[in-house]
Amino acid sequence: MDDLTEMLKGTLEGCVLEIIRSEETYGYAITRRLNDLGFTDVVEGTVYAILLRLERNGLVQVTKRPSELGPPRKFYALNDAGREELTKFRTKWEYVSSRIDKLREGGE
Amino acid sequence: MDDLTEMLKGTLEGCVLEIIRSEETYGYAITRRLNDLGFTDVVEGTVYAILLRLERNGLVQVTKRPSELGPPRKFYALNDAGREELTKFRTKWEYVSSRIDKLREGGE
DNA sequence: CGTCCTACTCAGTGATACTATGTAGCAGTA
DNA sequence: TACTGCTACATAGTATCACTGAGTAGGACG
Repeated sequence: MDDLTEMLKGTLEGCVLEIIRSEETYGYAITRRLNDLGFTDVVEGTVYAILLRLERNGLVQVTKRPSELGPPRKFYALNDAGREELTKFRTKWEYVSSRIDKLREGGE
Repeated sequence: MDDLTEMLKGTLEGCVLEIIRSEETYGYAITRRLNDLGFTDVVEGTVYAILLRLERNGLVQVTKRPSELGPPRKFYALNDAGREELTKFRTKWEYVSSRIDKLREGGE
């Protein structure tokens, strides 16, 4: 797939919120999950930047736990503000995608 | 609706391509069309910037025609490169949106 | 020791949409 | 004439976001 960078702006953070919602997890695993999902070009630096932003904005609860495979992991879980932010993201996504689909149908 | 700015990055240009495909038209009318569609915060300056970029990238054919209501209008039509770009946009959109939908279903 | 995978951080860059402002044509009206 | 409002296009500067590239570090395994 071509470069998706621009199209992911504003949505990649939402994807990370979705992943954290489905399971308390950490940056490295989130990156792997996104790659497996098809966002193959997303690298760790990008994900960690998003996670730091989520933390700075008070949307997640962070817990540091040791790992058997390397350095300690920072596990992320959504708090109330995070769940609210995810709801907002979903609403926006529905809004935008329904309109894009409508545009595409129009004037066939 | 909240601020859609970030989510429109990478997609607004595609929307403009869709509109031009459906009908040869001009900047002011494209802005109105986007507003009517639900992208109420999109303003002329944004659309004109996109149109200039499309022109610079050789994706459109431009024809200046007088208007009965004001200054002359610059009408835009897709050329072959523009149609190809639109196809690319649609492919990317399908790719991204299918994966976002999958994420949302996962771990309900 | 060296290599590899895991795991996190950060400074700098590039692309895109937005803000704010300016220019200008034409119509209606007072 | 003067004013207002809608049409129509353009552009310099800003903010945000994802990406690049580099660095730090722990543990396993040869």
